[in-house]
Amino acid sequence: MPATATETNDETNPSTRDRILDTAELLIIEHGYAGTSLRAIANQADVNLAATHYHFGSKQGLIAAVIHRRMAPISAARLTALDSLEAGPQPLTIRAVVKAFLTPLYFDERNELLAVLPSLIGRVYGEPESLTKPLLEQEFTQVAARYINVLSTLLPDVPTEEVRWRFHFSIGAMIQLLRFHSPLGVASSHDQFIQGLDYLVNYTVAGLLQTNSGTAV
Amino acid sequence: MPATATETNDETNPSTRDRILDTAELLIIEHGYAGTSLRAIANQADVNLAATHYHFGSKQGLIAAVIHRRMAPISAARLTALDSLEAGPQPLTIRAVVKAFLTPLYFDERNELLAVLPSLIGRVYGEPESLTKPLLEQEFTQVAARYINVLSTLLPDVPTEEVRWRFHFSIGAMIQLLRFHSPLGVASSHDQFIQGLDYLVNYTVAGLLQTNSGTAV
DNA sequence: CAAAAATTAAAACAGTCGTTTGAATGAATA
DNA sequence: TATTCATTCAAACGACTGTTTTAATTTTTG
Repeated sequence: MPATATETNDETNPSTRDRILDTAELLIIEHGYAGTSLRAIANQADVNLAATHYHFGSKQGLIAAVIHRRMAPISAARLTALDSLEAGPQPLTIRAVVKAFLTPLYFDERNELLAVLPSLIGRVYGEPESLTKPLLEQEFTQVAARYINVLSTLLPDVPTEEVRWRFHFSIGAMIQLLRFHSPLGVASSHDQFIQGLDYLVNYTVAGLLQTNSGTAV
Repeated sequence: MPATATETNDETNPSTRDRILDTAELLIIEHGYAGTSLRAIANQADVNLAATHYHFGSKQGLIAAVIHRRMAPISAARLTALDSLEAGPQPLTIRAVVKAFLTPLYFDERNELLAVLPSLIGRVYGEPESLTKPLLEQEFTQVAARYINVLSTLLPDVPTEEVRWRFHFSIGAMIQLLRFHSPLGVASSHDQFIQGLDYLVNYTVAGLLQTNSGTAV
């Protein structure tokens, strides 16, 4: 048996287990969960097939580890970002909250742009709920509740339930950028993506706030 | 060989071919494309396994037919809705354009709420691009281009590329409602869903327009 | 009614799937 | 050094995959 797989992550050993996780991640991004076989993972990771079961117990266990490895830091960063915002001197703004929620998806703690993570989250979000729900909901529900609470205080005139919906749609817009790095007909370059990130913030802020300038829309 | 399968759709024969399409649709919604086997479809449709290949040639051909059957009327309705809006007496509004784009997803020509269609579109959108792209892009690109053009005339001060992004995000918000009929923590009832549809229109209109009331957001 | 075409049926094809087994290694401990 | 433990390996398990083939059946046509 592996030594409490999820916890013991020896710095000195970037081998089998991590190699499986890395290539599983890439293949799942490209072909989805059901479309990715353990043999394909083992081959591309230069690892024996049985190693996947040895380290993760089952295919379900493997994808659970793949997701958890990426989601855990994101959830933590999202909460601490909100903490420091609330502790800070400036008054809270919706824009700041949106950025606090969004930034951990795209940048690591050294503010460097993340490569595969966004694609993974986008892909996993698209998987059938029966697979995804037990893996995502547990971690995500708490974070979402916290953000909805904060947004509600910033939108005192909007019923909480409607805030929940607006947040729901904002997640949809974010997922859209995670999955397709640029809209149809726009070349997908690095700079385009960064600009899209900016547009995404503006879009979700407007959607969350919804204070149109009186024109009959 | 089947008699030009896609075209010849005898009104009098709601049998094999349609039964395959119907149950394939339901199973794909629940388990995704790769997660649905032709045998599972054949069994649940009370149809011989070989019938799937006889009528659709291959599994790819089957999902192509499943998607096309639903998307074709949507694309057509979206275009004619825009036509009659432009021919109408009233000036175009973003809200009207959004509704023209959104309504065919949820209501048929008799204004009755569609059941499985939204879930199918949401699910297919989540599939790996390698499968989805050739099936969706062909039909959708033209419709999207038309809508982006109209939106651009309604937003003369916004660069077309940014309009494209805003439309991109709007699609994401729509997909979110297609996939999850209610946000986390909100009970998913019929009435909730209808209300969510209203909120979705408001949200996307605000995101497309982005004329916030001067407050430093 | 007879001939032709379209459709359905049963069975097998060659692979691939996730999972398990048991022996061969490697590293750590005593 | 000897021994225990963790890890890797090759091989096979039964079940399931999309697809093809061949024959039986139904439906349409002349």
